[in-house]
Amino acid sequence: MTNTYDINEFKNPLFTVDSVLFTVKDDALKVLMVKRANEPFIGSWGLPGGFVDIDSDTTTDVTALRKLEEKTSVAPQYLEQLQAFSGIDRDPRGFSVTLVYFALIAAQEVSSHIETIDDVQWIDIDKIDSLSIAFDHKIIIEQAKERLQQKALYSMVPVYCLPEYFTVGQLKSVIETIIGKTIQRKSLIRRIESADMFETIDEKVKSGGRLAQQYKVKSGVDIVNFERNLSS
Amino acid sequence: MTNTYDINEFKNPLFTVDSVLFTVKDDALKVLMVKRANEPFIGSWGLPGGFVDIDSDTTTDVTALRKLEEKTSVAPQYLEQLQAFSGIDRDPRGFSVTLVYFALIAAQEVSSHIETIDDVQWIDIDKIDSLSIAFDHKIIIEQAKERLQQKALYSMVPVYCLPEYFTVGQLKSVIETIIGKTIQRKSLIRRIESADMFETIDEKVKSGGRLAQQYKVKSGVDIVNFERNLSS
DNA sequence: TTAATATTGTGTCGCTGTGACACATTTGTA
DNA sequence: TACAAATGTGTCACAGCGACACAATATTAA
Repeated sequence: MTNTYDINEFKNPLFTVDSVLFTVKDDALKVLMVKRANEPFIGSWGLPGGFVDIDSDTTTDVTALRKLEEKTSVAPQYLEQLQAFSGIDRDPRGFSVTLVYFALIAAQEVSSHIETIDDVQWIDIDKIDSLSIAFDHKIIIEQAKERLQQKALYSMVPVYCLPEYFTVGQLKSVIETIIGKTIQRKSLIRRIESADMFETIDEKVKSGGRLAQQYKVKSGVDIVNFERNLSS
Repeated sequence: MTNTYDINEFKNPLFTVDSVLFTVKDDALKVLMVKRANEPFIGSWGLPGGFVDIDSDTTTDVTALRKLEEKTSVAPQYLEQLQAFSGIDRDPRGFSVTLVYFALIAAQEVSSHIETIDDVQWIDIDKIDSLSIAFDHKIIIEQAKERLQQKALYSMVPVYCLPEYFTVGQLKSVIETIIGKTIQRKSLIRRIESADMFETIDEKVKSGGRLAQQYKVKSGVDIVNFERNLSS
């Protein structure tokens, strides 16, 4: 006997990594859901995720990205940790912990790939309630949505639901879809100009009316947090 | 062979729960640190925490509370998840994940108990840098501090560093210690009155000058988030 | 060619909440 | 009795968002 720690003294909980990948498509907030191929909850819709591969994943961030890329074939434009969900009851196999990530992507980046597969699908967030969802994923999605809505009020995260080049009108529309309220175009422009996070593109684009100024996110900048929330 | 999932297909990462318990004492922000009695990092200071007891802990919240109570003999007044930290390198025993909680308590609640033990100690947050700290706990503490500072700007969480009854002056002092800046007494009073989160106590208390109004948190209320940050 | 419509972009006023600061109030102390 | 120290109140300025009018520019229909 030594003073080294016995690694098997405690049974480890079941540990998984899941992601809530959002996008805005057809003026609705959507979540990427996967039809489960394994027990438990086989056949139900669940969040994309799985076990850490401790031989190749250097962090759980890598696990989340890997699992998302398996389903979408691309990396999300934004990824951050949401929260861990744990409990003795949430998985029939025993005490389990799932570390949940919260991700954003432009619909165009994945749509072509998704449409060829029928076990991966964008599901309208308002339709989640009426579906049979695996584990506690319904609650998880709800929490992720609330976090996204909060962030949309004081930051520019919603740009990551848009392609590289975007217009004020597109960003306004995405934000409004996320928070479920209309916002003032003027307020959004003020934020875009003060954030020092975007650069203007010379070439303008048609949009049903006057040509629209295009923007892109400056490379290497962090998300700016504003000191006030939008309200309306 | 069946279609049931083989629970041993993947090796599970090492999973622990740690907490960053803050308090404000002697006009300084302090963190509860524990002198490690086991390998690895035996003898170094580390965060209070440990493994989940999957036979008795119903969630990881319970694990965090249990571990904190082992060290302080009381439950913290505020507890929320901070973030999970993971990696192949952060623990010499292999890939590990620690789910970190962020907690607050009034110094008075624990001081008497702490002072009788020499392997548990309040450490000034500014002195952490110059100490030898286990694992990546130095980084974790830094992140927890940043979160606390942010929250102090738009919420009333700092009250959980105070005893049940407190004055505006005490709350002002605690907030200023946390964020490292002075704030306007007037702004704080406006927030206290508009938050509808506190009730006034009839009995006033002496404070070196005029008698001070006492407040307490209304029972059963949630933390209020304001729509603006304090700045100054 | 002209008018109607749609969308983008700008100018401006009001509102709210914070910062700043003066001043009154109340207690302890020299 | 005067002064210091802290609490509590009143008020003005400022920043940023909401609201809205209006100008600018492109498309479409008469």
